[in-house]
Amino acid sequence: MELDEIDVKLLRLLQQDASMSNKALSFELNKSIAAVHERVRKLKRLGYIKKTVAILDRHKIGIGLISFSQVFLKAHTFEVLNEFEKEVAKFPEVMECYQMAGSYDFMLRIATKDMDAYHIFLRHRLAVLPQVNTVQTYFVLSETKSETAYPL
Amino acid sequence: MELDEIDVKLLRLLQQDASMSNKALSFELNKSIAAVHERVRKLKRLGYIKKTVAILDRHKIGIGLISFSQVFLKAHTFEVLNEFEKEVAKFPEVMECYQMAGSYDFMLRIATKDMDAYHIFLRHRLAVLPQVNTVQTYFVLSETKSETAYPL
DNA sequence: CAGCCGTACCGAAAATATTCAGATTATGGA
DNA sequence: TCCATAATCTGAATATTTTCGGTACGGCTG
Repeated sequence: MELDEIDVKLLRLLQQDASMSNKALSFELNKSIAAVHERVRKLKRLGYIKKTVAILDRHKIGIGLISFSQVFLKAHTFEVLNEFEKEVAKFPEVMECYQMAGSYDFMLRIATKDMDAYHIFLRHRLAVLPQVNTVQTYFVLSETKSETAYPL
Repeated sequence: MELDEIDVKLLRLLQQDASMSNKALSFELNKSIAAVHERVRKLKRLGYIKKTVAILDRHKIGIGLISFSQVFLKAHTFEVLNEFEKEVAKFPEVMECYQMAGSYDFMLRIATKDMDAYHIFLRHRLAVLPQVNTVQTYFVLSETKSETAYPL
């Protein structure tokens, strides 16, 4: 299936604000409400739109520290990689986990209350995983830009 | 203002799925629809909920490559930092930009169609900024976990 | 070229959800 | 205890979402 210009516009709008009513969307796209509704439904059904979520103010909810941890594993066997991924996925502090090309194995984006909480997480949750060899962490001083919208 | 248990539950739910109706939420929280509505409205008004957005399937919309670029600047004066942040914020490929504590200055999360597109972006957009000294990029092999929800 | 199919579209009706206006019930001091 | 405040509820109004029947416009084929 191919997206036309209207679909792209629609996705662009919904990436910025998913709370727009079909009426507002229909106005932006010069289509009827029903047409817009049908398109959104289809984009969801076909998986272009995976979900819609609320974005919170992290400071307001007590998340004071974002850190990026580069993780080196002890081995790169299928099983070790799998097991590590499975364990890491369970940690709510780990918001993102990427396997990387290059010198280290994984990069994690970790959200904690503060440095103490990160320390505890590292010592008692992450570093104790048997697959982990070393962890190198960089801390975020400030978030200049933080988008969920992909360019399109 | 302090969040009570209901608020926290509510935020947790909306972080996972902001398309839930007030009716569905009221069922989960054992409150009336109006009570839930009032709470959501307040959480938005007070800025706990910044926005609600659609999360797309990046592969389906042609974003084949995610990369993390570590940027070293030529200087760390207020002006240089500011100018760099301002310019970078304009690039739609740069979804996130963090100023970092530690050895490098900024980390960018960059979304492009493929390696060619990244290359062009680097050469013609990023590396030509006068504030930039060097750029070191790591490429994502796979996204094991990708959450927008903060732990709470 | 006519007929047919599939797709996208529209307007209007039906089903849901949101919003609002009191009335009622906790909650937390004085 | 009593008051003031905030939170909640019910039920009605308003608005939005969803569905549905029908239309227009391709492309395809006999």
